[in-house]
Amino acid sequence: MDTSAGPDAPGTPDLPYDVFARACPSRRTLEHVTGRWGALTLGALHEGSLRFNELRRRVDGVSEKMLSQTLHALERDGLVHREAQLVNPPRVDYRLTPLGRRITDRLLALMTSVETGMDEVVAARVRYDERHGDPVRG
Amino acid sequence: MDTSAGPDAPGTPDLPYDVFARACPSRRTLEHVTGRWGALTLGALHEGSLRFNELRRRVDGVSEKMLSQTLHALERDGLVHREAQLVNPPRVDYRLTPLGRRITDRLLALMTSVETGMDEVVAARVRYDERHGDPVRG
DNA sequence: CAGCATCCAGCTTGATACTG
DNA sequence: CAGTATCAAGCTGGATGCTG
Repeated sequence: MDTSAGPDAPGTPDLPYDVFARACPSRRTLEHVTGRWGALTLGALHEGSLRFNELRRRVDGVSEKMLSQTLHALERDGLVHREAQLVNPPRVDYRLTPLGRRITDRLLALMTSVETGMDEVVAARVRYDERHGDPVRG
Repeated sequence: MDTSAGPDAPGTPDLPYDVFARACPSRRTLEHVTGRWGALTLGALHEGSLRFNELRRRVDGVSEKMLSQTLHALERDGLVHREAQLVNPPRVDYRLTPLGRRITDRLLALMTSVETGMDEVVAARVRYDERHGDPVRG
């Protein structure tokens, strides 16, 4: 089943990058992609190109600062393309790059599987909180 | 193309949960799954059952406290099963639940796609840093 | 509209020490 | 081994004010 050998976990392809390694740059990128705002921003952009304030409304709860920061990180990683038109009022569109789309496809599959499993999650939480006399957790 | 209508984004199935909504509990669960340590912990457990300190070594850089906290959250969400044997020295095994496995399958697909795209990401960063005179970013 | 700069509260995190 | 308790520090992120 596993014809390769290397620094990666058994069963995974032998890539030069390994998110499990603390020093690997892929770890930072994974954090940008899966971070609280990164994931939602990418997910929102999956539908198509959006402007800054459209994104802000779409990603419920994000602040201007965090959205700006998130977009910079994603743009730098080559996942999001920023296109500014020199008009007044200013118009800037953000959209996924091909790489961003490949990654976001997987990300959305993950998000959907979480949403799909939520009934089970909620039930599990009730059971857990019953067994432990526990007050409040995230 | 889209036979449903509801609070979700166009094109997505009409589930009762929506990660894009600030108040939806699925958002918390998504954060547990994609969080810095949650993702790596689930990924490590995908291979099979692991003990606490095995996990610690596998998830490079995680502290005892963070691993403990992460495992509690994932256990409460019903993604990880904890099995303690009353022996001396104590032995506790963690493994994915069926729900946890379904979600982790998607998570690993995402992680792999990030690793696979890293050459492109690194190249994009170089280009970005050239265009902007920027010193250091994450 | 599309941001950047600053301030600062508080949550997250990592060490460290200790328990069963 | 498998954790819990405590504490300091630093980073995250929200609010505010301003620019082009």
